[in-house]
Amino acid sequence: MSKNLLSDLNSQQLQAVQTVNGPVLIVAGPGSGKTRVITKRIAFLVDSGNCAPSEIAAVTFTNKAAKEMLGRLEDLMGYSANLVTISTFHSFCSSILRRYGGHIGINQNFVIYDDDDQIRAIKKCMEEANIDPKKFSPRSILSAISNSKSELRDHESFSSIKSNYFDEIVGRVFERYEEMLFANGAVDFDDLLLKTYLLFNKNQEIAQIYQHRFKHFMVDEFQDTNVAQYAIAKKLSDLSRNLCVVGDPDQSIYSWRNADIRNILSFQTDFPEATIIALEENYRSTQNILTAAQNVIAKNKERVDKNLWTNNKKGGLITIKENYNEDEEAQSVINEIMKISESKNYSLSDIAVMYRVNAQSRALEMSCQKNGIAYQIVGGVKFYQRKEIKDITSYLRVISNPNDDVSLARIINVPTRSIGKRTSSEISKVAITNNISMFEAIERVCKDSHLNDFLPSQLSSRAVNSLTKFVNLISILRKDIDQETLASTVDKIIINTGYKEYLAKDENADERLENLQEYKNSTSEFDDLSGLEGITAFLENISLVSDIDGLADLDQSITLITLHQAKGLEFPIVFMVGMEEGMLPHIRSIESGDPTELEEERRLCYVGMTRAKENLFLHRAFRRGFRGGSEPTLPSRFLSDIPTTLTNTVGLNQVHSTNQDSITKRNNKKKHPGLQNSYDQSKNQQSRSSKKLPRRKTINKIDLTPSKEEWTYSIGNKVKHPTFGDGIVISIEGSGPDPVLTIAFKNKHGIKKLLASMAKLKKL
DNA sequence: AATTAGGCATTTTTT
DNA sequence: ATGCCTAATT
Repeated sequence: MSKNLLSDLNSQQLQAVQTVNGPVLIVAGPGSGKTRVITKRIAFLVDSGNCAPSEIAAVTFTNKAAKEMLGRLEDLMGYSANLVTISTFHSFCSSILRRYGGHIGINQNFVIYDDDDQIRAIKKCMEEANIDPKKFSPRSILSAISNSKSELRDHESFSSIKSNYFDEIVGRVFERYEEMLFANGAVDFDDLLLKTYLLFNKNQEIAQIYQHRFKHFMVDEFQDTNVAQYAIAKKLSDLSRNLCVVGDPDQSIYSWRNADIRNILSFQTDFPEATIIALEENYRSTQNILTAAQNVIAKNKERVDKNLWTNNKKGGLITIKENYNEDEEAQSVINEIMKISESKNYSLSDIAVMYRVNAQSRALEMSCQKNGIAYQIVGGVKFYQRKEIKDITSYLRVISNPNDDVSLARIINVPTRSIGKRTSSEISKVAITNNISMFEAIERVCKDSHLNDFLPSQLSSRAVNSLTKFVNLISILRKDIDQETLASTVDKIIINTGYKEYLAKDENADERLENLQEYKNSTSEFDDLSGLEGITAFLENISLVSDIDGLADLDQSITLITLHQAKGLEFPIVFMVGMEEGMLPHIRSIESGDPTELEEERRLCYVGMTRAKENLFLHRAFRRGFRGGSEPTLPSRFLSDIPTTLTNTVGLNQVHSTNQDSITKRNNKKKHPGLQNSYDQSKNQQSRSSKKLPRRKTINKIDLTPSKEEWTYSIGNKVKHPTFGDGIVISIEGSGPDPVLTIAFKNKHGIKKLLASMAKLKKL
């Protein structure tokens, strides 16, 4: 056995690597060398003759994590690393269903519906079941269905539980939805897990194939698995009992996606003989950063305390930076980054800016562009979710399976070919009454139109004409797919459908065409597969690929990323922006009134902070853009949980602080009656910070705008509002600096009451 | 059928 | 502010 395999491990890591018999739970704090332990454990299993590489399976959360794991395993054991099954839970299950799904009636060439497809399908089901989408949002119904599936309950067991009216409705849609998926040869994300589980339970012999094949099963990010995933993992290790799970309850941030933190507890009950190992030495962060993060997470009630420590140096102070609004926040981040970059100690790829919601990236992107800083953005509008990409993908799906109604409905009139809503709903009706797919319905209508067998009187001959053309189009596209590469099939689609001309009308035509080019390029790795096979493989690939997987290690660009996506990554320098109440913790978790949701926000904050190796910057803004307008904010409660000895607060000049005080008071009364406590803390912190600060005159954009005191209004003033246009002040309520103005606007906007400080009014 | 205007909800995070 | 959907208009 190679000596260096075990030489650089601490005693806990060593134990984790060498405990290879029986169930193991590894609680791995951030930066504790988790990946190293997993890969070395695999290498050790092989090295010590415990099993062959092909008898080991390790599942991760993202493809990126899987790829990285494979890479590091290759470093340890060379080519044989490729014999280890390393993949995400979803693609692992997908390949099982591809092979054995037939046993439970799953089409071998099933497509995987993404979120968008699911919503479309749900809407269609609701339509058919006569359920008003205004009364019940398709989103919430889908989420109920997804919930149910994640807990291993199919529509039958869902319906069998007597419940409230909403569940009644969900049950009806659920049943129809399942039929639709089946008829379309499709499964959704949750099905990949649920059906795999059902397959194993119905067909023990298939379960046994995998139970025998995998002597060792490892699950990474165990805190983020759902009930279905855990059940599958348990099933697979029924025989071997060699289930090793690695996770950190403090980094559980996906409960909204049905991840169930109780899996960790279940594991301990299900496997009472399990060895439990805690990895507590942090190799990643400076002492200051680790201590700060520890102080934040320590406030959670529902947790077991850990004893994290590090031998790293103390490091610099954590910078808390206050800014006026999100634009200045972004600019101050970029300024700092330019300073860092000039120092030459770091490259741009060492730097990440993290935020709670994707929308926050916009201000950052703009600042990057303005200052010529290259950036890499993860997420946002996801590549495979862009309209042009989804359109062409839907064509591919229809080519490979014309019975996929959801995909067909998407492209039947894109580009427009005179098949309107009316015509498609007639087709839909024909399809339902005859229990056939929409495509079959179209074919029959066209073929038999002269016989009048299937032609509903409502369908004009013109409509039939258009439909005939559509059927011909599809058959042209389907022809010869076995002889051509995927890229040429895509080309054929773009040309024959007139998609290019259709795009030309779009204002982002160039960008969209580029996207299609990129899409085409991405097909090349499937070139050696023929026709249908290639399409199926390609479609599966794009369904299971996430944006973070494409995150490259580009040397010349910073990374913009959400806190969720940042899990598992690390950067020498981390900026967290939007450290405000309502942003982090997110308003939804505050308003839900559910303390566990706030605890999850805290964990999210913890995850973000512990991504940083050397320097951590926490930015907040006094005002935050919200639905067009801009609203005052309170500092995040998490900021006040960091000991001030670890931080250096950089505030704004006095003008802004005063501004903020009055804003804060009003805001506190108005919007956050339940937050007295954190408000007090934040106020203390703020007065502390403003005392420390020298009064400095900075000339910036904000100082140029008149202060509120100068904005006195009287009746008859003419004003201009950015959206309502010109108007006249007709009454003023309340005295003092911030009255409520009643303004009569021109045109149809009429009379509005506006708070002087909030409305972006210009005096004329 | 296609285009346009106006009304409405929306925004967490993603395999 | 933006985007999606519906209703009204061409």
